[in-house]
Amino acid sequence: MARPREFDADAVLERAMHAFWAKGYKATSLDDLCGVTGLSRSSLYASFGGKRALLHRSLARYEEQGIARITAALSRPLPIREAIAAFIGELIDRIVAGPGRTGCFIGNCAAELAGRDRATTIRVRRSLDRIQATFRDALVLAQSRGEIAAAADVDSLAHFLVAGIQGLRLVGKADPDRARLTDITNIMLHCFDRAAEPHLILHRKEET
Amino acid sequence: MARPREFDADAVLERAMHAFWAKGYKATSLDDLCGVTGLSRSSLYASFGGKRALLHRSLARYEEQGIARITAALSRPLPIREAIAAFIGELIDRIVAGPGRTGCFIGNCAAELAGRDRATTIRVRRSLDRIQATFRDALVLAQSRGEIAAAADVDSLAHFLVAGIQGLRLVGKADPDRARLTDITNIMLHCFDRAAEPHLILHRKEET
DNA sequence: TGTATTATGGACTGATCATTCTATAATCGA
DNA sequence: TCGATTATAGAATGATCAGTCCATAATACA
Repeated sequence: MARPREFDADAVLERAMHAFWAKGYKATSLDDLCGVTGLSRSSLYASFGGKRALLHRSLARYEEQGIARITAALSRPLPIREAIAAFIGELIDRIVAGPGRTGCFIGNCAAELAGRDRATTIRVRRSLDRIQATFRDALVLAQSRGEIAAAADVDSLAHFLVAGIQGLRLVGKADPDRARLTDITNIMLHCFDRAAEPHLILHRKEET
Repeated sequence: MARPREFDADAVLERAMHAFWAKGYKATSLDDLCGVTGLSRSSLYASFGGKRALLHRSLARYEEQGIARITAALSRPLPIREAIAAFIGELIDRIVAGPGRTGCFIGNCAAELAGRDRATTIRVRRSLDRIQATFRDALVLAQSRGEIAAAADVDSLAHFLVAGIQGLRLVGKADPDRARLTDITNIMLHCFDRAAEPHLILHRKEET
């Protein structure tokens, strides 16, 4: 062995992740990365292999944190619908509170690089798939508890939630308006309700 | 007067727009822009004022085309729900057909620049607002035709459609899978089944 | 203590970036 | 036809980019 590292790789990755998240891939320079991590170029390249590799490590880290966050939110002792509503509500809180309108790191990378950067596209797709699977698993569980109709298409529902949340976060990045985001969420949840219970029969009836 | 321009500003803008749309702002260089437009740097700067100004002109152009496209789609002699379904269906067709997974230009700019570039953020927000208003107007009309309950919140519905379509296009950029996108759309369209008609009373009933 | 090994700081590289500038070309009104 | 005006091509500019390299520092082990 020889000279030991002077930095914590985990902390470095966390800071690099936030830099990419806030500014995007192209707009984050190596000087930026050295600045936020405190590392020199040599150390960054020796330990992580370059800007692109650092992006992918950052994405992987973000994915893990996101999955953990979603899993925790969906594991709360609530009906799944309420757990999802609370999860999105907290998302909105963070969007509205600011200060950094960073959106979803995965969504940002999708917008910036998907279709032009094969490896990143695959990584983004895998991340979205894992998030979808996390929602789906929670929906399956809720289904077994009787909260969702047995015949409901939980896979589609999970895909819908992923896309809906991406849309919500993207719109929230351009316009972090609580009322607007809450309106969107309410209708999303109406869709959820309707899709989760496809066997309800509608009967028109005048309101009292 | 003096020497006349050798190019059609409209055609130049159209090409510049496609360049920004496909690659994003930062990743599109002036050499790229000169290349696709056929103009020299001098002409670009003299006529449009620089890269950033060209982006905003491109965004304005995209917005107009988008509004026109949506207006046309929603004006078809169909129930609004079917018109929207057809509109999104054609969107999916284009996403799946490829070849350039470009997503929505406005959404791309939101993801890349919103929160970091004040002028662009405002422009993106205004574009989203106009699109929302276009949907809302069509929903109001449909409401007057009795397709949507009088008390339905068409403003929220329009906001939801904007966000949902953004999410759909973003996910489609990373994973242009028809089945997935169709599933998402089908659940999105459930918003017309209940949120649009809040006065329907639901009665549980076993399926036969 | 000395040597092998790894980490680090920072200069260096060549490419590319957006923008400006200069020289030339093309048209107008007179 | 001539001078004023505008358009164009392309060179020049200085900043910044990602990535490399080398000298030096710090440790482990012998």
